[in-house]
Amino acid sequence: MAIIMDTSTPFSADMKDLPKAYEASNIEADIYQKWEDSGAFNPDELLKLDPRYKDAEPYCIVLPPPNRTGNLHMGHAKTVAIEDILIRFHRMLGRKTYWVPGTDHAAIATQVKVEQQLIKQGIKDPRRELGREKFLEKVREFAQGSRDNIVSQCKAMGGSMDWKLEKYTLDEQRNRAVNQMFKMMHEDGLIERGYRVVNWDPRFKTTLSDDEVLHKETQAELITFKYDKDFPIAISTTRPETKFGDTAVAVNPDDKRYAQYVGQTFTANYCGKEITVKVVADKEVDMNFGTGALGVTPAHSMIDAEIAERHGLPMVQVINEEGCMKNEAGPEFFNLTTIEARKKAVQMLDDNGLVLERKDILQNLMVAERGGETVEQLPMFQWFVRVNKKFKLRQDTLRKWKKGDEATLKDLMRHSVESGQIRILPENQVKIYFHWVDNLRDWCISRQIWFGHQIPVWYKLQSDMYETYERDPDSFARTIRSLGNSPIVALEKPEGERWVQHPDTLDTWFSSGMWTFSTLGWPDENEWNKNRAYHPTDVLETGRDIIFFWVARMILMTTYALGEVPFNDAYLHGLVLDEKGRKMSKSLGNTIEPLEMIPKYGTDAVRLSLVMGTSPGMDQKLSEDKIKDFRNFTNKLWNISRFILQSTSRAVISTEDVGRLEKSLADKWILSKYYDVQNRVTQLLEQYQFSQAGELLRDFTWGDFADWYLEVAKIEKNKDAMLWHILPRLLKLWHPFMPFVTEYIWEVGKMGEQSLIVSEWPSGEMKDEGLVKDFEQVKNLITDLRRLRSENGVEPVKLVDFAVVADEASRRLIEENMEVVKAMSRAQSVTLVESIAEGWATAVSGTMTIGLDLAGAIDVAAEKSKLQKEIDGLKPYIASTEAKLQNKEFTSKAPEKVVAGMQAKLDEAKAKISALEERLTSLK
RNA sequence: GGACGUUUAGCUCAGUUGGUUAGAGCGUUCGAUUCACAUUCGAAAGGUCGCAGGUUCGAAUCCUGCAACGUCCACCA
Repeated sequence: MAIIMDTSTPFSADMKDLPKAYEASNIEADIYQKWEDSGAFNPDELLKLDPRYKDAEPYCIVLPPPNRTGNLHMGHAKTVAIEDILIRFHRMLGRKTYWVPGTDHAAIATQVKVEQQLIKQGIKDPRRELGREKFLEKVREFAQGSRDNIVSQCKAMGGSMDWKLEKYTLDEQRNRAVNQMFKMMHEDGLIERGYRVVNWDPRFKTTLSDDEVLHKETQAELITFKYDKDFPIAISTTRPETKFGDTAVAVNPDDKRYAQYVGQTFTANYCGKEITVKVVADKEVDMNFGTGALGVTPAHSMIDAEIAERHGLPMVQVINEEGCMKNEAGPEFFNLTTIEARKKAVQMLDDNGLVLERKDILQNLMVAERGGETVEQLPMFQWFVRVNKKFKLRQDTLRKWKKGDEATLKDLMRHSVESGQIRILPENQVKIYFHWVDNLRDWCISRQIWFGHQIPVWYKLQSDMYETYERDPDSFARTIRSLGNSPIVALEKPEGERWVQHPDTLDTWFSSGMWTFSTLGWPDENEWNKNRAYHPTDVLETGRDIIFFWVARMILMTTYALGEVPFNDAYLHGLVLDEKGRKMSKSLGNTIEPLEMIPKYGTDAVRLSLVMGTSPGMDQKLSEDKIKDFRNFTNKLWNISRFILQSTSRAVISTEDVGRLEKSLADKWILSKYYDVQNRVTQLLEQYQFSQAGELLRDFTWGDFADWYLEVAKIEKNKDAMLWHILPRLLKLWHPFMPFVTEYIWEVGKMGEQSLIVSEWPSGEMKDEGLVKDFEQVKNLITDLRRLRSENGVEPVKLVDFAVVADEASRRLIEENMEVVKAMSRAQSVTLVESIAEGWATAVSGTMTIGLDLAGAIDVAAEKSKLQKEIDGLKPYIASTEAKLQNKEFTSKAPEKVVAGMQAKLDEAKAKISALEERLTSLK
């Protein structure tokens, strides 16, 4: 038998010194450094560490690039924890793992943050005062600082990604990818410049996509009025200041009240300004709301713009980019803010007796996701990705379309998931995804902020205009926005005079949408070819709150550019909330900071607290207490290992050899349990059931292994081979969850030539259910003996005498395990008898009756009532089970296994009740 | 307005395709400290599985309705 026993204990000197409590903060940085230096994080250097990675199948995850807006919060920590589990698990399974790290410039979020900081520092209008280049310098400086924080925090979390391969959504290579994508989409007619109503943030002077606008419920006044006294129809609005831009009144085609006016055009004097209004019939109008007539303002409402398009109505813009009234609202209103104009208009209408009704309603106000300012809808020239336009595919796509076939971007997004080429987990997110895709409108991708990829479009300027540009780039930016379609445009930077790049930048999601393949080198041929095998990536793991922003747009970009999906699985985890279930936020002051928790409780504890006690896709509540509980477990694992390292000699023993070893019942039991847990954990990890896998492991480690087997080992002795068979394997199973403590123990115990991180995931089987049952019976007996002591107030340390009445099989079992039973129940003697002597306390344990010698100090009345209570508790169960078993419908329809199991339980209960009754009568 | 989710022990949550008397951790109560670990060990108490119907031999689990809470989406001007 090939057991290598090391009796010289070469490291016993170190072992004696192992501290009683595991001190995470002393070792984590060193361990991480060792991993990093070893090359284990790098997919190519893995081959040098172990030949088994040579022709290994790739396994790739891209890290959702954290925004360079500051520090990582618990949500990021959760992302790193889960992805690191996946990566470490697959690395140990022998996959060539590539975890692509990087950060996101997060255009608007970062710029807003820096702008606010500068304002706090006393710079009133930072953009204007600093100018584009100086301002951008400040943003870049901040972004760099954030990046450094992010990297060190990912490392602190134990993330095993290779930072030498770090990418950035705003670096040069990503810029080439962005430009290439823009050019392709432009050529295919999918990107176009158009004059449309967009979401406009008047404070930061930029457009926003639909997803960057939130709806906040607000109190508003709905007023019902007529434009002037001659106008025949009354309408309702909460925004009278926009009504200068009305070009129609829309009514439902079935509305008889207004049928006579449909088709007519009226001129009205609205608050001193002449407006021309046509009455149109449109089925979108709700007859039952307000007066049933809707004032149509095409320039300041996307919905009205759609109505206007259907009826060929003109667009009159009355609010400008500052959020103030334009000349078109008349001289009296010119330059008023919208709020001032609203008040004034209501006043004027009131003065002229035109208001029919005023009432307060709740309304959804559009506000910016970042900054929280009111968002206006304004018409302007912007760039759009057209999601509903058919285009000719550049390659075979999604195993459905051939090169040259026609499809829309929406078709691609839908088919990716519908065909099962992307599996979205948990499944309930699929519906949400489809709903979003089906309702998606053209995506406005141009932003007027400065931090981001500049739109890759160049204009040839006339000399006078070029002078303006040189003198004042900002004013040029405004000019270019108001220009119609500019005459000379290039999609790559031309050589030559007076070519100027478009001053606008791209929506940040345009670049992050390409993250899975731009990070792998696309469109640079060499690098992309080298990394081709990693795409589609295996799994995209991220918070469920960014499915629209990011997940969906990655699907759009990738299927378009490559004809394949960006990832096979999308696993969306829930949000990390505070202990009351509220979102963690700085303003509420309820955040739990990873960087405070890690030094206090250790990274492993933080990781466990983010993974355990959760289920896929569900939000979780986190508290410091929870982290503390897992710190305790970390320490438990440490002490289990410390005990084994200090009290045994190292042994290396294979699964085959341990099978041939001479073993006690407890040995066979723990092996059978271990292998079962090992294989179930493997399966659960493959199914993304991290919590269940972890809990199974914890129950085994703390319960079966520590509380039972190690205690048995102290009694039965000579367990070196057994313990050294199980412990290293157990550390391996734990490694993805708690990499630091496991690697440290592995190292201290010299458990392998290589680090745990690149060790092989354990496999093999060993099952013996019969033996497991036998040991469970012994366990139950011990527990029952302990309970008998405890119930009778006998101190745990006091040695006592027990007696057991048992059948033949149980007697043999007890005799064979007598040492264990005695030691673990703190017994001086355990005697097998025909009946329990008078004056002893008794209880029934399964089919056995057990007795405890109280030296006559037994309270007979209490004993009797205890027995009676137990009998009474059992009776209804027996009655109902008997009834079930007599029911032919049940016995004929239920599976045999269920019926047999029930019968066995019933027999057991009957045996127990007769034992109890016997004891009761003997007490009389 | 639409969609999704949650409701199981005091708290946080498990509960696989319906199947034997519903589980865990924390907390609580009682007891224990030289012998790996008090960041520990032993023992116990605690639940008519949100409510009302239905399907079934059998429901925490499937169906219908209702309620409470939460999240997302949406143009009631």
